[in-house]
Amino acid sequence: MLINDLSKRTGTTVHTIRYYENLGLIRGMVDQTIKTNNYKNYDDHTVERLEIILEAKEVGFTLAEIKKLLESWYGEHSDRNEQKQMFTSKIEEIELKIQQLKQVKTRLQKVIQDFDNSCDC
Amino acid sequence: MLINDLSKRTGTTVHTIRYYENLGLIRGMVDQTIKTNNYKNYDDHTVERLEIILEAKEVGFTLAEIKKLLESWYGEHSDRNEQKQMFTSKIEEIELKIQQLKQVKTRLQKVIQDFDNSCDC
DNA sequence: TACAAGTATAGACTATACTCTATGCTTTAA
DNA sequence: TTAAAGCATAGAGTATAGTCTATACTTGTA
Repeated sequence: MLINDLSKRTGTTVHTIRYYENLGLIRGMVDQTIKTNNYKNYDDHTVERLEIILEAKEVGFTLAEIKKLLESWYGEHSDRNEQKQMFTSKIEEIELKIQQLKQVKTRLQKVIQDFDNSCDC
Repeated sequence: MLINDLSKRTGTTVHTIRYYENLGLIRGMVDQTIKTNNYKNYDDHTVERLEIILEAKEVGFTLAEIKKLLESWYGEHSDRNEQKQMFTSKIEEIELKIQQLKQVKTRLQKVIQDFDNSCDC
């Protein structure tokens, strides 16, 4: 598919997709048999990759972090133990973040309770 | 206490504190009895406020959102129901974020498992 | 009392993550 | 075939959240 389709399938603007591609987070392939243009083609694999990027971004990872994760994920090159270490430490980060969120949630719930208790209605 | 103490007590730089003060997230008080300077004084209340800011920021709230939360929290002015609504919707946001984090965590754990299973050691 | 350290304001600079504009070429549909 | 829509690259602009520098005044200590 071309960039416009990828954009529609993932709900990401063409601009943002190109931005990610420039950063090396995704990569489209130019069909070498076509000489008239250098349009990039994206496959379902790229759709999945982009979805992972959006998901990871949503929970607070930076694009730099996501790039490293994706490289470990799909790359064959790097050291297995190094990769495993990376994912393990990311999981720890996530667990910490979940704890923090629960803490903030409790705090906010308490505020609402206080509202109700001091309600002069 | 003066800004340097506040900085030390919260682990936030003087620059950042001033930045937050300019945004209206915290407010120091100038002692009107002292005519020689206009140094701002901060109390324990401000320390708590700053700690809340750091906590909320940590879990992904923007400074604009935090400002609104703090205004609802401490402010007497606004409508009770409006305030309650705001906190309730923030709690919902947090719950969603926790779910997303758990999802990403599961995904990462699966990657590590796959590493172990395909281990050629 | 001199001078280092602290305070205030204003504004410049940086990093991240977009977002938009300009330009030019290609494809597609009327 | 021509005009609109799509593609590519490059670079400018925006928003958020700092971070740093310059300047000037004040305070505290040797």
